[in-house]
Amino acid sequence: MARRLDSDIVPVSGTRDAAVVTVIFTVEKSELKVILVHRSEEPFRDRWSLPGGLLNPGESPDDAASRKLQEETGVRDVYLEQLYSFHNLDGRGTLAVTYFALVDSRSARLARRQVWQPAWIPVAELPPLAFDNRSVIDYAVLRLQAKLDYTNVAYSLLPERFRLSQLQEVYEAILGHKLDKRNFRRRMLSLDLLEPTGGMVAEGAHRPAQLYAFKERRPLVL
Amino acid sequence: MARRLDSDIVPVSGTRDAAVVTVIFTVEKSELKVILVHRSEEPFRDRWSLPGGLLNPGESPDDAASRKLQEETGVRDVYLEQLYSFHNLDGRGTLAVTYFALVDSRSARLARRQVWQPAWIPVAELPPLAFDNRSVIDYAVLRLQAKLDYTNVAYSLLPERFRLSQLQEVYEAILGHKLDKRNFRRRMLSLDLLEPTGGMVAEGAHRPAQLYAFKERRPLVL
DNA sequence: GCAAAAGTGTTCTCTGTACACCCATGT
DNA sequence: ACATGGGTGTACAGAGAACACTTTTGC
Repeated sequence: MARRLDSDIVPVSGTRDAAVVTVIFTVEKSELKVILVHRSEEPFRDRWSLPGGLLNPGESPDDAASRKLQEETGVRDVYLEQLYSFHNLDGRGTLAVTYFALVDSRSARLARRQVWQPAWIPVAELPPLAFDNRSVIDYAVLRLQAKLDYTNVAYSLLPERFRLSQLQEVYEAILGHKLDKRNFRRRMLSLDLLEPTGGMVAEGAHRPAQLYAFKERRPLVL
Repeated sequence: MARRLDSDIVPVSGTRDAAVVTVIFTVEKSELKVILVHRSEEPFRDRWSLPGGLLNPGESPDDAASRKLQEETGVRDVYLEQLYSFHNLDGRGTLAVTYFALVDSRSARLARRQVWQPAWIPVAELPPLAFDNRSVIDYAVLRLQAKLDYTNVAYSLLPERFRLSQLQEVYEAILGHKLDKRNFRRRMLSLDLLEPTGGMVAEGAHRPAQLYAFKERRPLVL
């Protein structure tokens, strides 16, 4: 392969380190949170950063992001979308393809490790981050907010069946402000993404709620 | 660097070929066109494909796209936006970062070469393309159409000063359908992106037209 | 009977769309 | 005078936003 004939020192034309970085969101206790990992090595030792890593040989970025997501949370088959590719996000000339994912915190189980321990951190209270990870998160939040209005992405943040008030909490957490209940319900139902399941749930000293489900629990191209 | 200790044969973890692919648009004679290059080598010899190439050592994808754009058209400082990153677009496991650019065909000068000659091809009449370039173009067109509604991207397709009817032609070519003149003008002017220059131009047997300019001839974040 | 969440309608404003005629000029 | 593109206004429909009370249940 001609492209690999160069030495170790001189970078090979067109060839470079490639990595994925994942912004993994959930909504828990009415807060939008992301997974950050506690860095156990330099650079930025003891700071927090987004989970990520180099691609395996022959692995596609999509597959690497999916693998990373599963390593950190144990979940698969959730909403996962490519965000943007950054050059030199790590100060070492790496080409980083970023992704964002949406997971239901009830089904996620954070990895338990001695090092590089992941944790759910509220987006509203981010600590100082390694590299330029802050702007990656900001960008991911903007994309998520935009998608929320026209797609069914929220399916990936909720159990299969849920109350409309739960859905509204998810929306409020992501958008960062309260929504009017009547307008929210009318709009959601008019989008034709949901269907009533017939099931009701009474969980407390109040009127029981109708349970709804997304008609499709997979990404929709709208 | 531990990541470069592996042999020539076994792919190095995280390291791979990286390339850019550019979708360069213009509007000419009321048609939306893209630059395609006539392939002079295998694979897909004698087919058409999007301009692109491997990154130079240390070069960022943005810089490479900008360079490629200048190589093909001679223009700089036009609208250039990252689209999406594809794995294996070329069947050789390369990581390809795609971009789309908008150029004014009046200021572009297509490269003249013996091989890999570029040409403007109407998007409505694409020939069979190499690799999966067709879907890249389709995706770029969708992005362009979406951006058109809310941003000033069209500045990059027109001379500094232009008639509103020219702007409307550009919009119609990109959207693929006719627009109502009165509604188009009202909407454009209400977006507050344009300003009248005071200049008029008479070019033919009819009433002279007011000339407008974009307030900003650079990407706006809206 | 009271606390707590579920559920429901109407009004107003704004935006997008449909639609047709007169104006200024060159020949 | 006529051909050519420049320029203008109004009416309707649909979407989003504001806004408050009744219902069902557990305790």
